[in-house]
Amino acid sequence: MGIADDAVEIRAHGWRALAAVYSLIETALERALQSRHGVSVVEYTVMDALDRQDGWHMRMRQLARAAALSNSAATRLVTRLEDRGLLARVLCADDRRGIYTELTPAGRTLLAEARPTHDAVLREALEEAEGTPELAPLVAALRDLAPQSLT
Amino acid sequence: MGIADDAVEIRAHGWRALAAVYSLIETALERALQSRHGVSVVEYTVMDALDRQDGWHMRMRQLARAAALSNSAATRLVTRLEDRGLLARVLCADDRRGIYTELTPAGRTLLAEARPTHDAVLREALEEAEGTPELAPLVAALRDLAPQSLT
DNA sequence: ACCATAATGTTGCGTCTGCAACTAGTGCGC
DNA sequence: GCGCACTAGTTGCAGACGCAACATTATGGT
Repeated sequence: MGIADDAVEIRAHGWRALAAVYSLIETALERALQSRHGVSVVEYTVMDALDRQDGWHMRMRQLARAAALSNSAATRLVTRLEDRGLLARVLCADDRRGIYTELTPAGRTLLAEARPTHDAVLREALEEAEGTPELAPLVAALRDLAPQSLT
Repeated sequence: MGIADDAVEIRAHGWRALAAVYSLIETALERALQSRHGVSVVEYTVMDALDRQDGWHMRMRQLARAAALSNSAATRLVTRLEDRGLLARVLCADDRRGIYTELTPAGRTLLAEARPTHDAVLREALEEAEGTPELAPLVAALRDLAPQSLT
């Protein structure tokens, strides 16, 4: 096997490990958040992103990017959360195509309740992944990715 | 912010980066494989896993694990591929609950055609992810995860 | 030998997703 | 000012998913 083939194999291997870890965490979070707080992972992700925006608005498009969703999925997700009173659509004056979204007080409350669950389950899931030899190196690498703000 | 809080933040940050990279690659692969070869990423993953099994059988359950799917999704996936003649169900004699699956010649042919696309798109997607400052460290870490067989 | 328990796949059901087509609004060139 | 290309968000549609309930087969205790 030549060097080029090795590179292909390494990439494929990394991708499989990435997908495995992702799916492990995703599933664990989904079950916990859904059963204990009635929100899905994407819903939590969106609410968290909104909350982390210095309490400011977010356009639908940004929101879709933050949660890695298509436009249509973002529309429907926001509609769901709006119907449940966790989120509000705010028309913005300067660009009448644009629609801002913001958390309602109820949304902030729910997020505050769900966050400990999220953090705990994430920790457990990572520990579990680290128990699998195939995945341990990736999990370890993940831990060394310090956000810039903390360095 | 205390040390414990830092740890929580680091995990959350790592998880967001992981999800972002995963979704980027997933989407790129999905579009390419779907449009050029008519298979989804999960379908490719399953066929690839089957092919890498030394040309041998695989049980539904293993297959579900390999692709990170639920049992029901695995059943339907195998049914889809079987209907298209890419895969065959094989009852196994020693455990009459179990069902083996194996690639048909047509399946192996399609896989051989799709693999170059998969590898090329994976490479491009990784390069693109590396262009995003937020994601670059994770991609770099991914590259250092050499499979044991190659070391 | 027999029954309770566990494991393997399959099916009904409700939900979520992406794509493509569409509407509404912006702004640039002229 | 007028059109034309572009962006933002919404909706119809068909496909895939997970969960829970089910049928079938294996296994372990007595």
